[in-house]
Amino acid sequence: MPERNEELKRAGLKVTLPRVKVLDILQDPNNQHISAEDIYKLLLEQHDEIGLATVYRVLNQFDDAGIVTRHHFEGGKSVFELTHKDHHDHLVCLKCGKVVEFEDDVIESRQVDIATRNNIKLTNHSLYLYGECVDEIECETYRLEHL
Amino acid sequence: MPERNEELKRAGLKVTLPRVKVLDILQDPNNQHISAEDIYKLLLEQHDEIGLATVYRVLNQFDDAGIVTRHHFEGGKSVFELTHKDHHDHLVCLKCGKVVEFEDDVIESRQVDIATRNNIKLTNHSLYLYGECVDEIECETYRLEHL
DNA sequence: GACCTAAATGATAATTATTTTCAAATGGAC
DNA sequence: GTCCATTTGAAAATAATTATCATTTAGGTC
Repeated sequence: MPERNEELKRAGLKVTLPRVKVLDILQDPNNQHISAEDIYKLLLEQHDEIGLATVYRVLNQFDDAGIVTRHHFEGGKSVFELTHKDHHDHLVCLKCGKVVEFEDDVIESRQVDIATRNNIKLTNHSLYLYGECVDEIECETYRLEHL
Repeated sequence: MPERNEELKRAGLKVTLPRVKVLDILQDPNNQHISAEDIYKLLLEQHDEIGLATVYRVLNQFDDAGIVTRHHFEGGKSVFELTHKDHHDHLVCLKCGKVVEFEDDVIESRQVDIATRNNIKLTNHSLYLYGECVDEIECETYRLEHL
């Protein structure tokens, strides 16, 4: 637990209950790519009465500090994930909501080439692949488990 | 002008003034990647008193019909462009707002590979590259012209 | 450990982008 | 021209997120 407190201090943020609780939820492997609203609901379920505005505020601070990364998946609200050391992009099944992370060096380097060729210095990018699970049974099972 | 009327009819949409006017604006090469709000403003400027709700409605119908494609560029509202025959992605300068279209077959095919490898059938994707013009003068000039 | 102050929080109002509602207007088949 | 389903405009509703502001709290100081 000093671990996560250190992370907050390093970012110049006081170690407060809302920040610790939100960070805990984000660190649960079950909650990767979670929305502010869903974090708020989880907090209520575990009887931590933290306001929705505070959840948004904390997530923005974490984003500014680089602790989390924000994503805009198709047709919805923003979702957040703990920032990993290695960059990656996302592949999302639109039926069950499963998110697969991947990295592809060839795509990465081509992106830089394209930007350079157009006289623009690349600062960031967003790449989301959307599709449908080929295995329908598995897809439906996942969907039901994650509602 | 029968040209664009045909396009509407083909989509099963009546040829009405708002739809024709919005389509005209989208067809102006000056207005690629334009937001609903900006279309609404242009309509007011040319004294076509069309409601903002109608603009949104018409754009959604065009999107459903495949006449336009919707994009969510970083940090803002949706923008629309006439659907081209050839697929392409976008490179955006965050300082001046310039949008460059590009296509890259290598990136495209890698995306399909990645999805297939993960047992997902790719249905669509979004790839946006963000950066800053290397030529600052040109960038600022563009920015001022497009406000 | 009490004290102090800047920072953080919660509740609520405000904002932004977009959609819905519904009565009034209109396109186009006859 | 008549008629009716479709479309439109204005305004209210919604959804996601941010700002406001009075109250509380973390954490350094004595």
